[in-house]
Amino acid sequence: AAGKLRIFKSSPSGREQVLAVEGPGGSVAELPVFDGGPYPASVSAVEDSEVLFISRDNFRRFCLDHPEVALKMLAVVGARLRRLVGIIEELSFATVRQRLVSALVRLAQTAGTHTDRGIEFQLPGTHQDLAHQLGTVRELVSRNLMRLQAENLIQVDARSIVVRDLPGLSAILETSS
Amino acid sequence: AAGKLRIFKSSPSGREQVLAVEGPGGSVAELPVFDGGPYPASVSAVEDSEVLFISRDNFRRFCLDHPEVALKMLAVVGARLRRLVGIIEELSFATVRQRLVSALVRLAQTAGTHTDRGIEFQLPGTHQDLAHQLGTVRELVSRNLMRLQAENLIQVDARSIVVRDLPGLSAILETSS
DNA sequence: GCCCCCGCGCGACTAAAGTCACTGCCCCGC
DNA sequence: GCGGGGCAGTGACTTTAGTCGCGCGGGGGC
Repeated sequence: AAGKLRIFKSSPSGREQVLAVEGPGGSVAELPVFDGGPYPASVSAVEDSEVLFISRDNFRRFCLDHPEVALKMLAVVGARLRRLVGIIEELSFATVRQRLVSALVRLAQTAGTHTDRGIEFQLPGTHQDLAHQLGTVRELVSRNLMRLQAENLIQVDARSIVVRDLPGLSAILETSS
Repeated sequence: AAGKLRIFKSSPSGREQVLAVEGPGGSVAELPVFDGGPYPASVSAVEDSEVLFISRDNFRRFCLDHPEVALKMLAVVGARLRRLVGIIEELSFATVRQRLVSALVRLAQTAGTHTDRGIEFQLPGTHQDLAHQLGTVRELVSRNLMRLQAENLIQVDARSIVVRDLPGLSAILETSS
């Protein structure tokens, strides 16, 4: 209903991989409702949040009474499937550098404001958070940001990023090796 | 209805990542039916197969008439979600060696027969195929199989594998680094 | 105002992954 | 029997990822 939740998997050695971030209108922990199995991942609140609980029985009854809701639900989990496939694609085919660039481009497009120096936006969290989303470690995020800056593609100032050369950035996503 | 299909993502540079293998009773290409979007991945036949087609309209109508089918469908895509999360977990946290061992253990448990020398089974395809499932390349599969043999954990003979030390294998999955 | 903690930059290193090139083998068609 | 193609083993190498340790600096708590 309000706030922001982070769905993630964590490894015994303390690494984390973010699977999704859900805001108002999103849903978490639906899987056990669908198939009665265990929770596939963990959830934590990024901000103070307010969540609504629907029991397995109530949900199923409601779906049987209002079949169009079930169809809608299929579309919702379908979207989640797509995102997971995207994550898998990035993890198996893209380098950390490319994943980082991909995240930056996405941020620039969604949260960026055009200025005279380029597209400007703020990183949504610490480097550590970003590393978790990309499935890597803090140092690599830091290093790669510096490298991109050295290449004059972006300009970093604490958590604010200015994209100076969006086409140049996007080009990195194409390079096969 | 019959045969075996492979759902996978392929990269421009020729690498592949298998997302799922579906047999009789399974389904492929449901996502566009749910949300009207594009296909998230590719499918190819591993064996000669026979598939049934259900149109978007027919499926939706059928779900509205038989809401319990929609719920069943939710459970099916739920299972797929679980598998994808599992793949993501392995890709971000496990080494190639661990992923390989994990696959071997799974095969031993599902397709293995107990003999005096250990649990014996056949690899379902070429090393290349296995590499695609693990999200890596042929050479690493080959090398790691050899290494496991050198460590006396398994015995490799062409495509037949004998697991000599299942606990020893499983132990590899626990090591954090 | 002081201190402390956290986030970040960075260098040096290790280890894992992937690439390239080559060899040999086995099976199949002819 | 001969030749060719696909699959597997392997060595040498490069690149990328991840680890460890340290120093710096800013902001918040006291």
